[in-house]
Amino acid sequence: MTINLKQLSKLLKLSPTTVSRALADYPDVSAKTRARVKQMAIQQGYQPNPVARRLQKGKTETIGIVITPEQNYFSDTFFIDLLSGISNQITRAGYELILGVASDEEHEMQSMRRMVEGKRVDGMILTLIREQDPRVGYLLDRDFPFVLYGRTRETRPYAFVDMDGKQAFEKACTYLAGLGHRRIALLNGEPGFMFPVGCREGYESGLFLSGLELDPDLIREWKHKDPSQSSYRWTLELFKNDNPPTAILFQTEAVNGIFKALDELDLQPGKDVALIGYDDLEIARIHRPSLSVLRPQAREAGQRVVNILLEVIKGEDPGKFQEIHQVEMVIRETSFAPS
Amino acid sequence: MTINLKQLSKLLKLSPTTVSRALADYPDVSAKTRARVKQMAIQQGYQPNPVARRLQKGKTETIGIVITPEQNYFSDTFFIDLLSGISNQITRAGYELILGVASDEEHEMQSMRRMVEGKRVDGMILTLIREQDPRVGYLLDRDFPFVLYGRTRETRPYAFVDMDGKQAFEKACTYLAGLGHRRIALLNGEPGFMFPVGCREGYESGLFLSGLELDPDLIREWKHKDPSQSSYRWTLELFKNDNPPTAILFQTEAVNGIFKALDELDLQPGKDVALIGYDDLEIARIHRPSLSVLRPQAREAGQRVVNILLEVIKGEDPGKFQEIHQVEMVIRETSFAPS
DNA sequence: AACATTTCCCAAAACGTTTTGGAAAAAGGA
DNA sequence: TCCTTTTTCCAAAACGTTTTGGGAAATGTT
Repeated sequence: MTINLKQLSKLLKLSPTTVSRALADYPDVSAKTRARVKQMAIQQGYQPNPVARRLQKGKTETIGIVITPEQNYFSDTFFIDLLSGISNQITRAGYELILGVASDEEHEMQSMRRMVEGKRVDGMILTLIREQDPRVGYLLDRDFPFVLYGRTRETRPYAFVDMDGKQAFEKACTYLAGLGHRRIALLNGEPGFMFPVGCREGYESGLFLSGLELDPDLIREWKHKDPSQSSYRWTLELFKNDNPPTAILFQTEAVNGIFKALDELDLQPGKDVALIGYDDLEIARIHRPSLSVLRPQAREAGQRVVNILLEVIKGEDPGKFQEIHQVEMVIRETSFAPS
Repeated sequence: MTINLKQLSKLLKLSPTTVSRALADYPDVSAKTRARVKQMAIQQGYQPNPVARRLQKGKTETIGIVITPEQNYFSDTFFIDLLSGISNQITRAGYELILGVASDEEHEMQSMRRMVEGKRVDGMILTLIREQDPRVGYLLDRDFPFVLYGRTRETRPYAFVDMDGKQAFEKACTYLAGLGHRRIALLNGEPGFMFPVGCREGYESGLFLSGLELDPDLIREWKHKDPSQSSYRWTLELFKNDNPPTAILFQTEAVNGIFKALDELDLQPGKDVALIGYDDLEIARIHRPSLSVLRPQAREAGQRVVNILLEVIKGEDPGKFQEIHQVEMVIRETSFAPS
């Protein structure tokens, strides 16, 4: 069943060296024997033992990622899309993806250290990046290859693939302003994480470009722990305001709470209040009225993350790989021009 | 930074053999040197290279799992809970979890074969089991260790951890009947998968125990591809019926569509229609009225799956490990007694 | 024909562990 | 004291690859 190199070479009456080199397309083996070796390898179903190769090559051919369930990151297609792109590209490179699931920030670090210090991976992928992220400092300090999906506050150069949240929210904001909205609210992600910083910048910039005043009353954050609950309460509060908004920008994860609150307030999305969410989750397409969204290309980003990481592992300068991907806007039913 | 066994043994003026055996608590090394070795190992931050150990031991110390995004399995906390239990227990055993993400059924098999035939894992965990599941036959044929989360139609013995969907739906059904409901509908999962089979059995058994007639008009399936859409349409149809139900059993994944439809029909959940969902997703707790649910203990199940798989890898008879876990019912606001 | 070059192959070493099969030293028994 | 047993250690082999450093045979050059 599982033939190894020595057995295969015996079958071919060749040395293991030659067989190995034939399979790896070294030029110092004749075309004829190379063909003979490859054919026999296929016929016998030979696959080099990855563990042995890793030991010899001094590489694990493995990259690691740690996810945390409490930040309900898995809420929908977004993260699985990212993961799908990652896995896809890793497999193509003949690498392996090992997964850690950590219950909190401390275990997250612990899980990563196990991978890094235990020589279990050649590189790490980091997601859900915080403004001050100890993981990044840790990896930079020991010069260990990694790529961020996102960014953090760190002066040393490092590789990342980030979605242009700033541009996205600016675009959404100016779009709504262009339709005639004057009071646009922002329900932002949890502070401490890096992504909401860009969202806010984009929001403020969008207001400015449209000649609108910034009203701090229209900005609030929801919590990862319960996106729906916190956004629900906040939306209710928002409309107790003397001068309520006519549009809301937010992350789609929080949409259930917003819909619920609007329903109770007898306000119709897309008619009384315009909505644009970030992330094209299932609910956005399903809901009636359907939700206009900003749509990051998570799968493509995942693929880029891996390709970059492989370069960094090869020894390329991480500072060369800093990508900011554009985010497209999908106009559906919840963005309308106020009368 | 990364010291290896030879260097460590040189530091201790001992042979690598002795150091290795000391660290592994073999009895043929004196207590004194064992202590000395361990202390030095800690001081030097020595960790045995897992790749080298795997080669020597002839084990990968790795187990594999393949997930598919199209079946929106990641919809919420459920799968991440399962994964959390799995990862947790795997780490504790010093093993690794490698993850494959496959876009469809064919890639799913392909990804598994790569792991198995490429000698990349010692065992597999299978989820989302179909009634006829080629993966099970494949693994049984080559006597490769695996554990199912779920069950399939297969006569040969194999190890599984399954949730007692039958008992759960029977319990929910008799509970609703006990409250006085006479027309109870079932919105079941997609046919072809094994889980809905048990749900239906439990449903029918629950009706029977309560002395209620089975009405085929009250049973329908939703699709994995778009749980909300299919359940939405079906709920609308259901109430076009002459004799509509007063209660619905379903999988919580499909709840958005049901809520949406009931809303349009001006029917209040928990007042006009009783609802009990399977899986305690976030939406169930958040929604007002909150959703009564059947709650599987996914995390515990994940831990069991791993512990069993480790036994099977050790050579234990898989047939010994067939566990069916009870599912608890959480009564919230959507289950009420009809007037 | 003699030498230089290219082509093709291989033996041996190496990767870092664990296991095997002793051997020397210490302890115990007569 | 001498022999047996136990304790404590270790050299060498093994896991299955890839890489190193040639070497023999074939080809090319003069």
